[in-house]
Amino acid sequence: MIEAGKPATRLKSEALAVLLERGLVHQCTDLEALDRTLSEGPLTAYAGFDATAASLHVGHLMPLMTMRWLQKLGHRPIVVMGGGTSLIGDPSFRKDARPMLEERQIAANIATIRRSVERLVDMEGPDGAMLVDNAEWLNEFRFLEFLRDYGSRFTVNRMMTFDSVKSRLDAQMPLTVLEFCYMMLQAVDFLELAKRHDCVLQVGGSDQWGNIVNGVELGRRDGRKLHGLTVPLLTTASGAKMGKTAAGAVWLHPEHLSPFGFWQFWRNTADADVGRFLRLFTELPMSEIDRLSALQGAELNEAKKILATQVTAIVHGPEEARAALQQGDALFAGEGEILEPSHKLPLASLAEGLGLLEVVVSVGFAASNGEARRLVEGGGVRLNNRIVDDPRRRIAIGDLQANDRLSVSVGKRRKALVGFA
RNA sequence: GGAGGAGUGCCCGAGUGGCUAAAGGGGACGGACUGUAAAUCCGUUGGCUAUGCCUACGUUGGUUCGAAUCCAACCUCCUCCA
Repeated sequence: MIEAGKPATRLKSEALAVLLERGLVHQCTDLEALDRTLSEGPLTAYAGFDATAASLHVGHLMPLMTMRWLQKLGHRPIVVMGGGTSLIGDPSFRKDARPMLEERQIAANIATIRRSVERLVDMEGPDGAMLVDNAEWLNEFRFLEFLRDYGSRFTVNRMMTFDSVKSRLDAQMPLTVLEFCYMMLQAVDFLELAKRHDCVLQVGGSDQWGNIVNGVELGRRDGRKLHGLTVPLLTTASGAKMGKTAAGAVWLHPEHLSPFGFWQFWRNTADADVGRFLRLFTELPMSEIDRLSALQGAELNEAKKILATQVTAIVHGPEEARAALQQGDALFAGEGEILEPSHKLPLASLAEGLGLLEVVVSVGFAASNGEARRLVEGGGVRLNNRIVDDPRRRIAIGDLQANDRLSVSVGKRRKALVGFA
């Protein structure tokens, strides 16, 4: 195991040097061997993603950035969608086993996720990244066949030594057969990819270590040298798992979180995280990153804007990033306004006596009228930049600005422009 | 299979018949202060067509004027014994 950010010494491969320098490496099954393999020529690497949610979120960005770097340095990424494994459902939540997903839902998720993945890795051309679904092979197995071909290659003795298993048993917590077998499936994925596409490296989150190691060991029993690499867990400087905001997770897909909302998330990075995030989530040269993270006090805000704009450009494209930057400047530097309506409501609703609370809910700043009411009563809601503290307030034609627009904000950071038509 | 224990709001956790939409803490959000940061202080933290109504303390029934609290059955988990 190696420490993230630790200066790499005597590395032969550029790829590994970059990943280490960026802080994208947490653990590696055999660093020297991987370094050698990477330096010998292009290799194929994969990262797997669950298809249980409709969009990826910032937590998925680290493995994706790793794939992006690998591709940039001449290697070929494969992105594996867990279409097969998602059918079983994530077994680590044992309290209220959530309903297993319908195949149709999973297919829809995969389609959405694919759009985000395409932003990060280039899927075009014969050398482009591939996207495969593990249902392709997992769905084909029959139980006896699976036991014979793979069950014989795993020993319970070995599986018992994995932390994920051991900690559960030590704590006297139940571990279902399903969970126990889950790691076999991921190992099988790795071996299948090795056979089909000559894939020799798996990248995943640090919680995937055990699963990845299993795949590497299965490969060895099949006469293959496979490698595993984990990225660190994304946490804030205060130690909290990160990726949640008032609106929920920080999604990568624009339909789940607007590019401006995404930009805002990064703009609000804590001082202590700026340098680390620049390394992890942008492709700026290290010298530039060093300069930016050395800024002090309020000057660091410039670094945060650069961070936000760079990450947004990677995930949503340069156009969207530029627009978000302008938007942010307009909004927070002076009395700026949002330039384009972010939400639309029918003009006719005004005649019906549209309530302030309804507006706050409909732009997504509150989950219920009650929550909106509390925000209003607490002085957190502004209409056209004026605090409004009457929850019974109704919106009238006279409240609209030019072009029938109404600006609504909650707190300092959440602003929306509602267009009436 | 037997004996004992547990299941509370986003999370942890108090509560053993009415004063309980449920103490306390965490988290989250809003306000003040700031730099759209951190720290600190204050406030809020089930829903609604709102001085009332509805939903909620594992599930389903029951006792009672009244139940998170008592009873029964069931479900799940834990501990010990076989």
